[in-house]
Amino acid sequence: MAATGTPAPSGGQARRMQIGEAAERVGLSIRTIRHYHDAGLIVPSARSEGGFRLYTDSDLHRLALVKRMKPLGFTLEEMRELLTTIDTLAAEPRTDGERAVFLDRLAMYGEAAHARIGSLREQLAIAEGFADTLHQHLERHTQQVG
Amino acid sequence: MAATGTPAPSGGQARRMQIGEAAERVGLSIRTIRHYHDAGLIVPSARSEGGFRLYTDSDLHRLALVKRMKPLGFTLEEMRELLTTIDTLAAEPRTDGERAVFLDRLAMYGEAAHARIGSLREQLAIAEGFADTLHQHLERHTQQVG
DNA sequence: CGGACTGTCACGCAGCGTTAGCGTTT
DNA sequence: TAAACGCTAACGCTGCGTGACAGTCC
Repeated sequence: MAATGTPAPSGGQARRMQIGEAAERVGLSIRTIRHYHDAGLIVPSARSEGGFRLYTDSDLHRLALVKRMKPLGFTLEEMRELLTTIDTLAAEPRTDGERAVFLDRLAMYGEAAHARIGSLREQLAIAEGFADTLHQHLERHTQQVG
Repeated sequence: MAATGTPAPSGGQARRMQIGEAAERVGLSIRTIRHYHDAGLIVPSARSEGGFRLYTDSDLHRLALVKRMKPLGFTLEEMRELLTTIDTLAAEPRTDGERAVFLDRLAMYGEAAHARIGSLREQLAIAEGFADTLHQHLERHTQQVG
């Protein structure tokens, strides 16, 4: 199967925009979006005759989703899997067995997310502590001068 | 000048340990510590005759300091500068002018730290929001099955 | 037609992980 | 002496940034 195909176009004819507009809209660099393509994370719905990547709103949603995932520190590979997992679940029911598998995956990502949040909190605490230390240094040395 | 020389040994004869023990104590990998050396960030106080890096408690403190700095997202280069800045201030007073320069640097790092903390908070918020989204997906699909 | 936009290499960078092959310490 | 431990290359990996050079769009 092709890495991460966009699900069914929602309704009317999808607007197709080039990478530049897509980039501006989601707030990612063109280079980043191309990289996501190369990595098989988000494959544009189509190409122009000349070879330009064409993105739909659906693609934009995925890009936005990935942008939101980034702070969780997942690798592109992991995000790719999560995306396909979500898509698969959102699409057809398939076998009950398959559903179970994908639900499991989703749950695993949920746990991973919580773990990430935990370490983000730790990092924040450490960072704050360190900032304090810095300020103490500053005050100490400032006193002697002023 | 040698990148980041360890300041004066505090009191008695410093215990000198090899990289393995140092690594275990501060909770950094051997490879990381070697990398910090190569980068001129933390140069071991001495070498054995055979060429083994020998670290003192003072070195350990620096390693621990760097470990605490990491969550702030500074580059090794920046941390190196910050270390030397702190050392310089802690050591001799030098010229008033020099003091001012280094105090300025310290202040700049303080601001940078605050900025980092801000973005860490943002990331945390985004991460939490995303975790929520994941859980909603989970519940939605779980209902249909259970 | 021209200028903005996009395409594909392909190298660079941080921060280590990971062999590989070979000395050092104890 | 041998088991641990360490050393120096040197390549690998992730996630893009940054050209360079050429084709596409409007």
